[in-house]
Amino acid sequence: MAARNPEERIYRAVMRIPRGRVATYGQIARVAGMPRHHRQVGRALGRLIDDGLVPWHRVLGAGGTISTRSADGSVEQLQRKLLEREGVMFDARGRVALARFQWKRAAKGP
DNA sequence: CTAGTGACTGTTT
DNA sequence: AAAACAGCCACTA
Repeated sequence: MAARNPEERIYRAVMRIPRGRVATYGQIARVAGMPRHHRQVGRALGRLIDDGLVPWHRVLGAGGTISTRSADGSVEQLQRKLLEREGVMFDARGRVALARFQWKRAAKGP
């Protein structure tokens, strides 16, 4: 059962992120089957309306950084708050410790 | 049709 | 460490 369009694949991939875990744009793109389409991930999530179905707050930039999308950074704070509520910790630099919280896809042997 | 832009990433200077 | 370059896709003017 393959997704029909890229957007749906992206949403699916994001929804697969377990609670208390995070993933990067590149990782989502990879999981969605588009290893070099990380930009489309961000674009798709930007179009997405937060209806509570897609945990957009679990998607971070490379290295566990939160991407800037609002001038005052209010959305960033919300995202950080949501993540902390799930038990995700940030370091002094404002980045997530990916070594601890990055979502690791279940290794499935071929 | 072309050109510009964007929740990005990885490699090279 | 920071900046520049290249790569990919969708939407808008």
